[in-house]
Amino acid sequence: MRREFKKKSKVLLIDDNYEHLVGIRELLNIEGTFDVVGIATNVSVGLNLIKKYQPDIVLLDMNMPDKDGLQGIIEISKLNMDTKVLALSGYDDADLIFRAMKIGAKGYVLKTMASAQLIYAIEEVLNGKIYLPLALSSRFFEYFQQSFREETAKQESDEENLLSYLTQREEEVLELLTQGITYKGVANKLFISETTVKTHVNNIFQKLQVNDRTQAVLYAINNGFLTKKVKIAV
Amino acid sequence: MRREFKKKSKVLLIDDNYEHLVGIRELLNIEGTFDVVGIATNVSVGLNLIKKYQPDIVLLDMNMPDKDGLQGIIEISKLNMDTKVLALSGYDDADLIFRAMKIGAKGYVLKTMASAQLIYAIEEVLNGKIYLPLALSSRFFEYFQQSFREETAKQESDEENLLSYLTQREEEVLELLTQGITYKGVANKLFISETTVKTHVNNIFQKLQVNDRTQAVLYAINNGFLTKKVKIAV
DNA sequence: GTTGTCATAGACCATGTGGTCTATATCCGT
DNA sequence: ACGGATATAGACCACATGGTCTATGACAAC
Repeated sequence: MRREFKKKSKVLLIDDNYEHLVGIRELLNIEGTFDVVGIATNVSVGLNLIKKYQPDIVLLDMNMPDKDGLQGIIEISKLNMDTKVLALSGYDDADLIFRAMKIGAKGYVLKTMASAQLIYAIEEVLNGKIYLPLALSSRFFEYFQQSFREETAKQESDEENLLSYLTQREEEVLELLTQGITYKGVANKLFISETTVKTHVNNIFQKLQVNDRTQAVLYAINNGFLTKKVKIAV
Repeated sequence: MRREFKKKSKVLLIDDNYEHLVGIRELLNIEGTFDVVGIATNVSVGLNLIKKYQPDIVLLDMNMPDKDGLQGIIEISKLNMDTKVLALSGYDDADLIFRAMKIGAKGYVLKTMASAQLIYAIEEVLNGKIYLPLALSSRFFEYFQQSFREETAKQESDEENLLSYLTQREEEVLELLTQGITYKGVANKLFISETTVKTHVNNIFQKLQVNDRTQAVLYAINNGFLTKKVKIAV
């Protein structure tokens, strides 16, 4: 007969508010399935403790004075220790949530949330899932969609988008321009003369209302040409 | 005394599966707070019905043969009628969820989910919220973070990134190059001679291992220079 | 104090780039 | 059959761009 001891998960807490830190530790200790291996009131100390104790998960406060939580997430992930980060915050700031999730937080919970929900979040994250409470994911998505709104609008509205005026051939030429290829290079790739390429390029400039290839390339990239990439400010 | 009649919300259903269509209609009718103003088995017909009945919300199946659901969302949003779209799908395809949310779906629910959850989702969306069930938001976030992983890794690792070899002044020059400015323009902006700009630019080319400004600009953009923008494939 | 890096700048030259104009062949729609 | 859009291409020109070499003053490092 094989008896399985469920190994307690190692948790590390980072929060500049010491009372809160102790409060969570108590909560997790009472819960019984967690082992709080360390607490820290700033990121630097926290990083050292992480290296030392290799916790399964770190609860990281986002709003700290010295080094901000986002930077903390990045530095923890740089350790390459598959330590998961659950972000903690007092506010449901959409921008902060977005950025935290973007750089790899496995979840984000508010300090005001019920302790049961915190426990649940930790367990979900430990199970390899990503956990964002409904209220926060809703905020996240508003922000997320907002980020795309202008871009999408610009790209979807065929009016306005000067790229739509380009002919098939002109698009091919522009695509090669966006790879930083010279007239001669384009001519060779398309099996046409260099002069023809120049003619196409000039027409492209006219249509995109730009003066040189760099501007044309920038316009193309910023307006959804090519691999259809869209930007999000970090 | 003022009596308020809660106005029923107008709902429109689009799904190529007729049985499913009727099933949902029945469900919503029984619920009583919804008024199913129309059903359609394809997007084209659906669009006309939307124009005609101006529903508050459209339940749109993502997996349809003729015109796919994503396109449907785009076309509905192009109508500019603040009709909200709740995406419906049989599968929890992360890519599909991601793209649907990106282009503005207010929610995404699986056909296999309990009818109570569907009702709840509709109500949330009608209340102006964005609703993504936990299971799906989890999938979404995996995909979302995955999209950023390579980019982030590339940008965070200061080794490898040739941009880090640039001096302060060279970065300034490069930044201006990425705006499509000529040598002369850069010289004026930085109050230095055109020759100096050329020297800087040449040094930049050396460091970035490229041959011309277009390539330099492309390198800069693709490696997190500038406004720190990050790409997501659509 | 010598070495190194950086920002500055001039000279010279080859070539790439952009502007303009003209011209032909093809294809499409009517 | 004709006009319009498109792809092709030549000629000519002005100038922007890129390559290379040299040089100087400032400043930091050691």
